[in-house]
Amino acid sequence: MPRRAASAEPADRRATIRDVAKAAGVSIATVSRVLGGTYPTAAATRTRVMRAVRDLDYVVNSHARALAGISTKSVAIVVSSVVSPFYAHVAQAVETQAAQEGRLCLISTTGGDLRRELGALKLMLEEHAEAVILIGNVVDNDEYRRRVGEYARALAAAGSQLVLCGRPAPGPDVPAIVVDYDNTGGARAATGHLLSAGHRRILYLGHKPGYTTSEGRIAGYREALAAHGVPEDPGLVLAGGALERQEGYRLMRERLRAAEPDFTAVFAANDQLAAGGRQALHEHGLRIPEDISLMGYDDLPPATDIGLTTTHVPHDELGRTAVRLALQRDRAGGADDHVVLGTHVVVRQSVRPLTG
Amino acid sequence: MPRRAASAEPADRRATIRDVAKAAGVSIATVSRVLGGTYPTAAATRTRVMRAVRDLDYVVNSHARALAGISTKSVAIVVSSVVSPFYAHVAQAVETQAAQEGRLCLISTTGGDLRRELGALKLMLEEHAEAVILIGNVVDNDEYRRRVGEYARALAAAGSQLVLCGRPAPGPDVPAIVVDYDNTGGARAATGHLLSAGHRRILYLGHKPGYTTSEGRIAGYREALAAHGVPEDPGLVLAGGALERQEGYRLMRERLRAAEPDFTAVFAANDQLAAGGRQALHEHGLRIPEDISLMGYDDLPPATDIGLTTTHVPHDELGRTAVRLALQRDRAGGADDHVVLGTHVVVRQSVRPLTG
DNA sequence: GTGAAAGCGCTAACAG
DNA sequence: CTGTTAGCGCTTTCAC
Repeated sequence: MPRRAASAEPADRRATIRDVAKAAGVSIATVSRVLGGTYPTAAATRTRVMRAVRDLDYVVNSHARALAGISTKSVAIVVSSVVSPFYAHVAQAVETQAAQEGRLCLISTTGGDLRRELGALKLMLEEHAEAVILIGNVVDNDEYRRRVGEYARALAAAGSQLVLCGRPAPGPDVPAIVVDYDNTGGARAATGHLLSAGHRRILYLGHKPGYTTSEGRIAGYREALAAHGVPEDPGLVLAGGALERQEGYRLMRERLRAAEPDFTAVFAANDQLAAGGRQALHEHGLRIPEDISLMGYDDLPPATDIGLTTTHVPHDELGRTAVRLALQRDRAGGADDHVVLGTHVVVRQSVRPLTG
Repeated sequence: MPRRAASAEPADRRATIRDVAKAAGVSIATVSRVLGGTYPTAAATRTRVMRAVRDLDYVVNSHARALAGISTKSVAIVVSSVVSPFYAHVAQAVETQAAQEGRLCLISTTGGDLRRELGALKLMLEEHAEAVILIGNVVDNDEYRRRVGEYARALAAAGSQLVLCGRPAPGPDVPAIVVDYDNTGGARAATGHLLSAGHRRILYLGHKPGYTTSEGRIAGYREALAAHGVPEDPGLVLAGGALERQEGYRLMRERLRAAEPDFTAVFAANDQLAAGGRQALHEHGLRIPEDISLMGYDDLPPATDIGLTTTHVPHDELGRTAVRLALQRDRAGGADDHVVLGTHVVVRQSVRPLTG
């Protein structure tokens, strides 16, 4: 008798527990018990059942199992894109931690579209995801808070947990966990690093107004300037629409076209922008760090490649912590509902002291 | 009457269709029909039901729905890591295409561990994933073919479809779809590009023996040399253990330590290796492309940053095609079970003609 | 040890 | 147009 599996054609119907029971000459309850392994069964029966399982290529139906109360736990992650190194790193950490805790990882990307975000949330809710982790940069306004409040409550009502990762907390009464990192502190330290090297005219490359990470980072920049008694020159802030390499290149090129540099250092809102800005500087004949010092933010792949001094963001810890906190249900009422992880400057070769 | 959602505490139990029916004063069938929208219902009833749905924060249970026959379709993707740009790009494309076709995307990373791969497969099988897409570089041997054959048959028996993306076909009788790209052709073209520029001593950086993409790429390198009548010097092949930046750096540094370069160009097995090799060359005082020409493979983020001439791999198309073929069930028996996508050289600034 | 039977939440005939 | 009812595949009492 050939195994069904030996046929290359798709089976018309998946084998069910009943098929196994029939093939093994036992009841379905016995099959369930053998498979569950949580109940004493006679060795002979067990053997017969396992043989039937193999013969029929039987695999439990997780939906049926879920309905009966034993669900495959899963953690969902909603992100605008996995191509972005930032999200990829956090997503990887989430997946790894979830797997370690025996959970499946559902993923959905939104491309930054709010409708798709909502759709993803709804889907994850239907799928009974134990936790839904929302990652990334957003505009923090009333609309956002209202929307996230809705998500959080809907999830809570369904026994699930919303986690905001690198996003602002929507308000005190919203049942969400927040795992964030210190954008402002990191930017303050980064800017401080440049200031300590003697730089006073520091171009801020790639501010994206309204977005929380951007606002947090530029706030740190401003704080550092203020702390060093350096007046802020609004002309030194280059606002852009995207936090990407291309944008950094474009902004810097336009700036250099308009006038010779009136700055000695550049602080880019992230490493990708720094990489783009760097290229424009090079094309303009400016060397880094000899002519211009450059700092990035994130400490992601492009940084090592271009020897970029930058600020390390704990992507891995961000993802792992998000999962850990979400699954640790016995949290004593909000004790650690809001975690902020630290960042630190990573010195490479793109900054040098200003001499003269 | 406050909405249940207004409470920050998790509900003891999710609202079911029965709760909604009771609240709306109708039968569960009516609720189902209103929600399904596939059946005529009185406007007044619809309003009452929808109100109850909102009041109770009701969300259908996709497991129950799946059991009853209407399943949320999903596509699973199994990959060793999403941090690797190659996988991230393909994964992104898979997710996007899946979402476009109304499917949820399950993701599992294995870290290259075969046990985790098997576990992931089993899980996806239990979850009734419509298709399981396996991505990436592997060793092609009997063990691999046996294993993948098992996967494919188990999935087929469950009415699911195995797709191998950038992996070799395991054999003729295995019910799997293969979506691959032309490693050898791309490497032949890349090497040809260097040869046409007059280079004869071309270092191959980062060969990982046994792995299919590596073997495919080095085969193209050899073919191109042969076609140009250049004898292959085994001493010009640097074998490594990882296809990563660090490894490229390490290999190149050791090579340069041992002896001054006896090559005029470098062909790296991928862009990351190229980026690492480039750094080692720079540290040794060698300029690119003035002193040494450099080619990569993949055309992924590091390539633009470092102006790398490389070979473009259609990651996006790879992922989209994988999903499309998997879902297109009416394939006429293997007509397009094996697709090979093309690659092409992308010229940037890291190669220059050899003069003198 | 094992079997029979009652659900889990939902959809889809089948009656009204 | 709406209600009743029979499963979907599984786990888990409750009997034997």
